[in-house]
Amino acid sequence: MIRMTKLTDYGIVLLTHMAMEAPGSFHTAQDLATRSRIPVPTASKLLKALARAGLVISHRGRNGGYGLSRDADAISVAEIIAAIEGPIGLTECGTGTEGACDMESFCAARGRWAPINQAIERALQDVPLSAMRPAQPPPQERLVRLEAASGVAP
Amino acid sequence: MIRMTKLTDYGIVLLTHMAMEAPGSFHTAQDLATRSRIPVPTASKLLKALARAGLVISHRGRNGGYGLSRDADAISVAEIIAAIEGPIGLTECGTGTEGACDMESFCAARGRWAPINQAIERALQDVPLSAMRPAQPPPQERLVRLEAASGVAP
DNA sequence: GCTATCGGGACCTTTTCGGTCCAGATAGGC
DNA sequence: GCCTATCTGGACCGAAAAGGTCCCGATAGC
Repeated sequence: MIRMTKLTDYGIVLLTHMAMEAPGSFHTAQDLATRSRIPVPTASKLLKALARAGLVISHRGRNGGYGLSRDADAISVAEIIAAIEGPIGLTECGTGTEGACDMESFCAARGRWAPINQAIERALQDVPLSAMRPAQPPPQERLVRLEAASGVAP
Repeated sequence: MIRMTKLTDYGIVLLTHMAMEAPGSFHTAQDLATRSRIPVPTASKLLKALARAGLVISHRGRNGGYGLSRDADAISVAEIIAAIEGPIGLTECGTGTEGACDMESFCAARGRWAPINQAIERALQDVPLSAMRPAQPPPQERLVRLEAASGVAP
């Protein structure tokens, strides 16, 4: 199966929880971990990575914590994945990393991957963080609307 | 990075080599492995998986070997990946495997993945095996055409 | 100063990946 | 009818990566 690591999944869940709170509010790693049911050290590690990538802002010291750096609409799932896992792509080929594959000179599929990688990245860029959040105002079942709004469904 | 395993990559290279030969021709695992620069036992394992999935046909005994079960245009990259890695999807969520995630009951992103998974699968279904082969008649540069044909770009 | 919090590591354990090998079944050639 | 090349199915193993823990230093409210 083509997949993200579980860490990335957790990262998205963490950000989703932040997106459910008031914009501009801050929350400790402890708090976010508890609410997401993710072990605290793991959540902490993820939040560090997200802060390094500029997706969240961190405040140290007492009453410190993490908060989204932008509106949830302006953060794409592609960015989140890239922040935790690195460049998006199914293979090393075509992600810009040269010489990553020692079979490059005689690979039958050489150069064929880039368009596929780009198509997938584009699909993920079109999904904002706000589309992942359950959207409390209408209490349940926004599934259908999400599908229509995500821009990736036909 | 979102990724396939190297095994799957090898599988596609193997099939690409088959697609470069005359339709209906058969090749031993040994032969395909040598041409693809893949260790023979590994290639053999992959070909078994592809045969089980019905993408290639196997003949045992002397003068046996493997051949494509259909035209290269009728085999999608999505099928190849599914044959080697299982169902396509970024997460377990939304791939039909129920109960795979023990956080399901309180996951903030529950149910939000299915549309994304489907978008990616669709992108891969739109790329036929024939698009991966170097396409000897026009010697180089079909890249642009592939990009236009993938059908997932916004 | 005290203490709660983030920052950047090192570290360990488990799983999975990538790869090897072998005994058996099948089928063509002699 | 035997021999041999080939696929089939499985067990097996080492290495790498994922997943998770812990610690110490820096920072900033109180």
